[in-house]
Amino acid sequence: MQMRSSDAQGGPPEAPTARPATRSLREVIDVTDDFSRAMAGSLSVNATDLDAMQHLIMAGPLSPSALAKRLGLSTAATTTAIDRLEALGHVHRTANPTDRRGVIVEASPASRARAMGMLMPMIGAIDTVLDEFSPAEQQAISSYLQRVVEVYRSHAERIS
Amino acid sequence: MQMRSSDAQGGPPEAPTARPATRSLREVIDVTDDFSRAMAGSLSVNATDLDAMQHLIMAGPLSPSALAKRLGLSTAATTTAIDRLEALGHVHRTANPTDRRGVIVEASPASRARAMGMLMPMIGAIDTVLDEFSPAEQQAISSYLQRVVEVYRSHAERIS
DNA sequence: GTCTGATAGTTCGATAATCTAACTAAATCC
DNA sequence: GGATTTAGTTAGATTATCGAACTATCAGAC
Repeated sequence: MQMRSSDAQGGPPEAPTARPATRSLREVIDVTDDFSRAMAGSLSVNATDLDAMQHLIMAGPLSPSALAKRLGLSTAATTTAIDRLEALGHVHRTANPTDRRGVIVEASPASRARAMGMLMPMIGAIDTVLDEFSPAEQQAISSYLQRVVEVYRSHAERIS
Repeated sequence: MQMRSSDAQGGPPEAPTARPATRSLREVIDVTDDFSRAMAGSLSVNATDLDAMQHLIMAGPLSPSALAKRLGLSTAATTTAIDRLEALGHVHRTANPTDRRGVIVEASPASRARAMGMLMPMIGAIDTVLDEFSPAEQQAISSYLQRVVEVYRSHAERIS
């Protein structure tokens, strides 16, 4: 195993370091991935299909094309994702009553409840963490997170 | 388009709502995805390969198996990921001098610099956001994020 | 020393998820 | 009411992944 140190010569790693909060933020992002993977596994779906489920749960019934837009996926890929979810009973298609070309996809109550049973305690627990802080601190935390979103957005734009 | 409202009958969405900070946290997680996608596009690699690059940049040279472990991928898939990155000149393989079975994968200086050129301003800007807050507030933010990591971990475990 | 089992990495064949393009049906627009 | 657009699906190709088989090397038993 090669040492990680500030050695010379070849241009060694020298990872960017930052303050504890910034490093914790990185950790939050990493661990949310783990949570999603665990949740996907628990529902026997892949990451894409879990994402679709979450949109259907949060936004309510959606057309395939609206879902495709939210997922950043082609409508073709979305069709197959809905097929997979439907085969597992997680969603069902119904005809759009006002447009006979259209379809409405809706999360099935049971799967919705199962997903909520995992999500809600999570969200609740995260929200409850705030109670450990004073109102002023909560305000700071909230502002900080909003600023982080802004910074991420501007840098994502810069790169694209 | 169907209305999203608190209507009756079928068991409508009723998305879980939470305080602003909690919602902003969700937004942070979403937007980091966008950033990663933009960065991957800019380097002409897929999400997996960007992840590999980041590990090689942060940790320094790694064996394929160590990289596989970090990526949560089979060694077979990691071999092909390294192949893809090598074909683009983003990494190179060298023989492990102490184990003739072994290989060491290292990010190429140019690609490393390119990735750092995107990451460092980002990380720097995120870190600088902290300067908008008092030391006490920074402390609160840091504690909050650590607590969030703990909560996520415990809930991910619960689900698995 | 050499045989045995473990380890590092790659290759192979199969599977899964995605894309673009083509297609069908229905809506909208003069 | 015919032309164009839109919604969704289907078809074929591509890409990423996996498990299993394989090669080479190492480490330990004796």
